[in-house]
Amino acid sequence: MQKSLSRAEKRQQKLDVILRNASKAFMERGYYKTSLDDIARMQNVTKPTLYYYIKNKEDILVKCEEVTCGRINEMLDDVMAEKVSGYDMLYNFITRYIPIITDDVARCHVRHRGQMEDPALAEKSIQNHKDIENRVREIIRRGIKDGSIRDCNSTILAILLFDSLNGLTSWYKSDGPVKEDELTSEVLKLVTEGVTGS
Amino acid sequence: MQKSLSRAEKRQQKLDVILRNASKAFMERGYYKTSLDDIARMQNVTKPTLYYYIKNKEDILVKCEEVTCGRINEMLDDVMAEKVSGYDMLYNFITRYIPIITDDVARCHVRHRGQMEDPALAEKSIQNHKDIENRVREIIRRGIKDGSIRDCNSTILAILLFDSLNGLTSWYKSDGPVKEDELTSEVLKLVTEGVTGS
DNA sequence: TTATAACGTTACTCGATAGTAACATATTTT
DNA sequence: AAAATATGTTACTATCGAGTAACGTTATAA
Repeated sequence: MQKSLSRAEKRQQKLDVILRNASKAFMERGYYKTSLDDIARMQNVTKPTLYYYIKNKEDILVKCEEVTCGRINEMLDDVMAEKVSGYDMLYNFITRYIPIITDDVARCHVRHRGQMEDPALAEKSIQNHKDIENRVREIIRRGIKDGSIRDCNSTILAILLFDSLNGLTSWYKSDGPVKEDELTSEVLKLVTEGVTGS
Repeated sequence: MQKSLSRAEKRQQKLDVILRNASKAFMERGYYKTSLDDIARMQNVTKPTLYYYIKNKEDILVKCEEVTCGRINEMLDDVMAEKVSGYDMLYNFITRYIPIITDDVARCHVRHRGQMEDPALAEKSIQNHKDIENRVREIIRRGIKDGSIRDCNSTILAILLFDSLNGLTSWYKSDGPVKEDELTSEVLKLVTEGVTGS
């Protein structure tokens, strides 16, 4: 039991707990139906304590977004650095995107993306997502160029892909009947081959 | 200028206008950021007047759902009555689902489905959607049986399909750069053939 | 023409909750 | 040990908005 975590580390850990608990509550009851008192109670603290870690209620959404987009972009850096076909890149992206997006904080971010009341924050949030979408479009374009992906409208494909993947967040439960492996492989098969029968 | 609309007709028309205006506002600003005063103002009436047409704020969501699910189910009755392959049925469903779902009232329903505060209403809303999803799964199963659709997990496919289609509601604008025809054909090609290149 | 129901208004109540002020305690650092 | 800072509390303010009461006014029907 080492207690020798620095203050900054403990602080960070507590913030993480707040984000996780808040995300969970927002996903179950919705942002507006969840009060800061509710969230505080989940940590066994009182509401003003939260303000030591967050600027205001909206800031929780902003921080969930920072964490999630950070993870996705790191993953994309990694995936796009490999010297493989566009199709393989897309395949790797999907495979690695699913476990990232089925986390509570990520689900919370997806559900509330671009919905901040402060217009500047909302704008930034939308831009964050567009940036990620653009990177995926770049993958698709490479695939079309090298012939590994069918010639299609990369914008529409990217959007449809994100819609299905992000849609997972509203129904997929890691403890539910569908296993993550099966889910990933069904998604990949659908994206790859479509539905057409033999 | 015939003024001879029955009371019931005029009443229905006014309700429709309320639903359209409310849906639009809910989609732009969100449900909780839109007050009943805001909605009333859009009709040039005052808040209490709304209560002549709706039971309460939530009832707007319920009524949007009734209208939309009604339309979808009628369409499904129609599509499923035809004597064609499962694949063709799915194709027809998608083609006809897109124009239905890109209407403001339908978009409002999709975005708020299952989010009523009254648990009984929320439950019913979720059930309504499950019923529709089950009918589409039935189409998919028929397609798998007759060989026109690849053998796959019909549940996951139905969900992924609805995710992409319903996802349209959050970005597709009928006056935007993407034409409905192009959208429909890209969606169909993706669902049919997947992304794989030649 | 009068009675009744439909439709609308103004002016209020009442609860919820985000955010804050002021104060208490623990923990580091000097 | 004393000073400074981090972390927490209780008790409050202030606002917003859903829903309602009470009261006109218009249109239909007897």
